Amino acid sequence: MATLKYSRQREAIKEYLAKTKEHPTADTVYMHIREQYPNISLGTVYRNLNLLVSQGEIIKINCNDSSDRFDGNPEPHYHFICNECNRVMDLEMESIDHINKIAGAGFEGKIEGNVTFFHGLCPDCNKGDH
Amino acid sequence: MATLKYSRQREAIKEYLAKTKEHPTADTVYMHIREQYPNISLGTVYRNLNLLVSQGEIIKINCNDSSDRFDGNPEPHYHFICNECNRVMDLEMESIDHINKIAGAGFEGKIEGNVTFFHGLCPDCNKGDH
DNA sequence: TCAATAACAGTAATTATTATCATATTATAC
DNA sequence: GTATAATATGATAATAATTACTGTTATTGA
Repeated sequence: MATLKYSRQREAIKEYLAKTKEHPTADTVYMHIREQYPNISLGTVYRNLNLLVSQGEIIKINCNDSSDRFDGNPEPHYHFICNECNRVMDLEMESIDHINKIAGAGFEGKIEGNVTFFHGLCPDCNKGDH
Repeated sequence: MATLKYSRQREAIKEYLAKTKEHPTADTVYMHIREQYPNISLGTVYRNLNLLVSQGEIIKINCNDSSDRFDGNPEPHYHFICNECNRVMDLEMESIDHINKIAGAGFEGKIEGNVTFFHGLCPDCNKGDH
């Protein structure tokens, strides 16, 4: 497979994702990187995001939202999405991988994993702050 | 709010979803209903699917697939998607709602629910049948 | 039977994402 | 350092899923 060549744009995207806790969409990434590289194209952002996902350096999250979001932390962890403000947050919680065993009981196929996210009210919306 | 009026098309969609175990996409529903109503429009299918979802008569499932799928069974239950053939199946398993409590421990907001689906190899693909 | 209104079919518009392509950058060999 | 080859880029076009619009048709309740 073709060797990966360095690019400032890809580096900037990776750095931005490493810093933020926002779980931004491709479009949000685009708007931020444009501050540093005003000519960057949205296609370049998409291409690099997908590249980084396939390299395992970042992850793509799909919370039934209209567009995919990206997370610079590739370590397995869980996400929460606020029903009110739609913010996506990381959850610090113990693993729930035991649910794979529950799902596998009585299933003829093979359970290899699960995709789970939680929803409700984020700390701010729960307090009534918006 | 406007009163709902009967429509044969909506009824046909509901019946089709009640019968099938396929978890079809809007387009698949469209193709099936066209056998009975050749002039039905895709927009009508989408409008009615969303209507039925908002009435709680069917549910919409999003498995990170390119398009949403629909399930005629609105009772809460879990889904499995095959990594190989992409088929979506119902899982008969006990509730895993206790994971909400696990997620809520140490979280300042309020967990109201979770969206979970499992993936792996379906019974057929697991056996090597394709 | 008729008037009011929701639903329809057909089509255009929108949104997110991917593909194309000529040019610019990066890596490598001399 | 310069030439060569290959990947990455920016600009734009294309695609795919879904939603919005509009004039016509079907359903409802009087």
